[in-house]
Amino acid sequence: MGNIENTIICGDCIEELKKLKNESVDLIFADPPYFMQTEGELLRTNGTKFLGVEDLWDKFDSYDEYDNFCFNWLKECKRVMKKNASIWVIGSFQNIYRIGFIMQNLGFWILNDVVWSKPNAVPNFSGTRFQNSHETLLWCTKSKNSKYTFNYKTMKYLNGNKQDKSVWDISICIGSERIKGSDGKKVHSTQKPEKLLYKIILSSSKLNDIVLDPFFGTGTTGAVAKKLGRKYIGIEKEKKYIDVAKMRIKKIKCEPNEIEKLSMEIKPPKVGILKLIDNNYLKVGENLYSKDENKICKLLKNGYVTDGIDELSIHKMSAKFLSTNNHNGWDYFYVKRLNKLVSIDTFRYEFMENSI
Amino acid sequence: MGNIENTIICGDCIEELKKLKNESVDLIFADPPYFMQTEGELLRTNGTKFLGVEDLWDKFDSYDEYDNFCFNWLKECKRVMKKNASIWVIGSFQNIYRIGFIMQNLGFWILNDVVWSKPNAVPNFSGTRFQNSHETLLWCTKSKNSKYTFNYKTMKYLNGNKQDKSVWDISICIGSERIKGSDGKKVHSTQKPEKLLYKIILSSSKLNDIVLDPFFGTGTTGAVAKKLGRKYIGIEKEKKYIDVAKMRIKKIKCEPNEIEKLSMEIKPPKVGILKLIDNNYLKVGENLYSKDENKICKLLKNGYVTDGIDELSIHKMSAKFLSTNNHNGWDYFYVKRLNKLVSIDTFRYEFMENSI
DNA sequence: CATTGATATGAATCCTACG
DNA sequence: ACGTAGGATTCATATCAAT
Repeated sequence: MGNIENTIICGDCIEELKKLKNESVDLIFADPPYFMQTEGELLRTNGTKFLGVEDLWDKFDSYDEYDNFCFNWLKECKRVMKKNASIWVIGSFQNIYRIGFIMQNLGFWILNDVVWSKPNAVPNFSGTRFQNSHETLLWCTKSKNSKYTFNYKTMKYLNGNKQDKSVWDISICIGSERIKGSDGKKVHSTQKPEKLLYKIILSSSKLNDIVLDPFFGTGTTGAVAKKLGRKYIGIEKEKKYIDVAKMRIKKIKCEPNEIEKLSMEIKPPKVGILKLIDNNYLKVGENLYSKDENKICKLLKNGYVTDGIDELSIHKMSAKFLSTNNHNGWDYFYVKRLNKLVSIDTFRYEFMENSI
Repeated sequence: MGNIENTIICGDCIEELKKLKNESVDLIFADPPYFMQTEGELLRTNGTKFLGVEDLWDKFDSYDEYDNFCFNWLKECKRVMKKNASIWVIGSFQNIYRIGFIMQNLGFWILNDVVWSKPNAVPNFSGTRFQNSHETLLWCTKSKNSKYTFNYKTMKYLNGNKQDKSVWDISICIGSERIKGSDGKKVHSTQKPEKLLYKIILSSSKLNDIVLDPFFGTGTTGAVAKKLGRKYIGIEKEKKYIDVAKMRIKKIKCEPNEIEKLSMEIKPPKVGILKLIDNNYLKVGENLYSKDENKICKLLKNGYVTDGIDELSIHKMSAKFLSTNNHNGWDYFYVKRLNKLVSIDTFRYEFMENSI
């Protein structure tokens, strides 16, 4: 039995999760019921009724019942996650403390809790609390020592070249993005904005990765996954949502740009100093210079360098010159070619290109 | 045995909480240990050591031990809270899901989870996650149906006359506000900014209320409480923090301004229509007008009004005129005096002033 | 067509004092 | 405790009608 990629499975979340293979998905996004516990009706200040979440799927009898439900779907999620997969779960104050507690107990390791701050959240009509203007996302690995995908440079680039933060300002899903039925009413009461899924999938998955959403709804996860060249598996109980999701995803084209293909995440080639000496890119006995030529050291045949006192790796020597603990020697040292300074780092790329 | 106000108690949090009276405090702010589980040293990229939370009081053996600790101090907090008191607890992703789960299980009712978003948070030096740029506060009552203090208008006024939100942008405690020892190092590793406590105490307490902080540290809660004309009780295990806190609070002056005294929260005088008729502010049989004089109704001797069809309260009649469910009739209706329109609401204030 | 104004609506634990 | 009457309360954005 194998998972079928790019499909939507109609059925109970826990039952269908159980049918998926062990360690078969790279990323999970889960948007479970929040168990809002609202009673009666809420009126706007003009007297009209606010249409919140009144769906049956959000009703539970008690915290115990809700906890038990969450324990079970989270346990199955953990089972189907590949060793180095990660999982995102979204919730609000009504349920996120249940979720977080259970996830930690199951051994999930929280990498970040991310705040989705909504500039256009529903106000508090009666002036009795602070406006609830955010939701919370938990981003976790299977366990404490799991590796995981994080496209740091991509996220930094998209955040104006500043390290991206745990607080995200994203508008709620309204306007033409919000899917409406023939009656003009929203099809799903809690459709998530594509921008939110975009950040999630782009930051924590690779091209062609498999993204699972056990509460698929109208398929925002599938739509964004397809657009970004990732594969999706969705589980959804209600056929009316699946019909809409299928139509929606069909229209989406898979056309990731270079950034979305993670061109910024390509690591420098792993080529050692000795390899460059063997292939005549560097010569034993020649001088390595700092960019301002104020610091000089000599290349030894074992790949180390000496300043006349210490014999160190290029990294430790550059750190010594900079009076710090650690530094990347590849970025620091230059050699002279035709009387011009050339970064030793360029030779790593030249070697790789010539050896293809 | 009575609680002593404006004191700092030196001792174990749970033991000292147990000595406090039932239902004796109006507000609690708690900043418990975070259970950071840092192993080894975290180094900045330049090799200098990053001073994080490594103090002894932050070490626990397991979630179980931490959960048990939190259950016990939270249970005591609930006991000492007055019926309509509220409690704020701050934490980060390492511990807030333990706290929230336990609080819900203890019957606390979450009013808001508030995000303290830090524009100048410590960056993620290793570029392996999103920068953790926020902490989370849980604001709760003792139980679902508890009343509580929320100075809505004051917070709205201070937020540019917009309803205040659950996401607060506040800088971390640095510069002259950060208390340093004679060695120039910070005295407490997690000193909270006064602006954070200002919002907490001002939004959810009244003048002269008693504010309890069971993890008093260097006394930010006490300092802000005193400044705002509230009383404080602090519990702190470490004498070195208490010494600093005492010095600090001694220098603070109690001088709340009008806003901080909650002048904006004063409710309009409760004077009924019949009282105004009895005292000749309004006359039975006279007309009440909407501001544009397009709607008219007649005042009856039972305090109700009639538009010739229905006999309703001023509130229901104004709502009928506005085609809505509810409206405040005091703001809607005017009478004619010397051929000018006068709001009937002004008579309530006049009556109150004349009867003092 | 551009601008202005009215209306609709979004994951919501949404009143309170008095009899 | 519980029911009832009094009366206090909304932000950002999209859409559509009117000018």
